[in-house]
Amino acid sequence: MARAATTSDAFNAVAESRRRDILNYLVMRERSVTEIVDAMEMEQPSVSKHLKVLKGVGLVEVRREGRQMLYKANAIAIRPLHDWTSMGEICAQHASQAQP
Amino acid sequence: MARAATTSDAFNAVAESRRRDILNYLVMRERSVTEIVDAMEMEQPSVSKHLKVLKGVGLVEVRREGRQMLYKANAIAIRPLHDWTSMGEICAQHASQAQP
DNA sequence: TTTACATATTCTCATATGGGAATATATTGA
DNA sequence: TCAATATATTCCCATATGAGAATATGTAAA
Repeated sequence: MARAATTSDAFNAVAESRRRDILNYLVMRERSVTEIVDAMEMEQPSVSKHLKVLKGVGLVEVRREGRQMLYKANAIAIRPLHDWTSMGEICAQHASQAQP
Repeated sequence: MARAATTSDAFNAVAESRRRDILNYLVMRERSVTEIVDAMEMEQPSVSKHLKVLKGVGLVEVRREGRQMLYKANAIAIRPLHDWTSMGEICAQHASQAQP
């Protein structure tokens, strides 16, 4: 069974530039896999696998509509990363506790 | 020769929880490698390699003092990551408009 | 010098992951 | 039921990386 997604998993997910591209593409509105494949220049299996990673850490959500799977970005899941990277701005204050 | 560090490199660097631990530890003040090794529970070679990665993307700075190398976090380098993850806040506003 | 200390690098091993081709699954329509 | 479409999964290959042991390099002290 899949263990719960950690902050490391989320950082790993966005560490891939292709996945950041996909996320950016999904911020405005939901898109089918085919739309994503056409927008990015990748094969469909690669896109599906990236989407699986993003979904695994909750960075995207998906619903089925007929034969299509419609993906969209899930903003809330980016919060922990945004918060952690705030460390730099408040560097004199307490550093947040490390998370596995 | 090393190519310029990219945003992906920076995300990759902080994707490792050990490196986030180290960064947190270096936010307060500079530390020697030995101090880091004692604080984290890792072997010295591993710490040195993590420091090399962090240094490669500019997330830490280092100066020599006698036999010791003193590392400290470089807050500025976290900015690109913080900025990128701000995408989430924009999307979150959309989400909260959609469902108050 | 010689010795001890502090850190970096090299080596090997195991594992993780991306890409793409081929294939499987699911849904719709004829 | 069969064919077409949309997506997911599996397989293989190449590459990247972390851990730790052993070793190398650099610096200070005796």
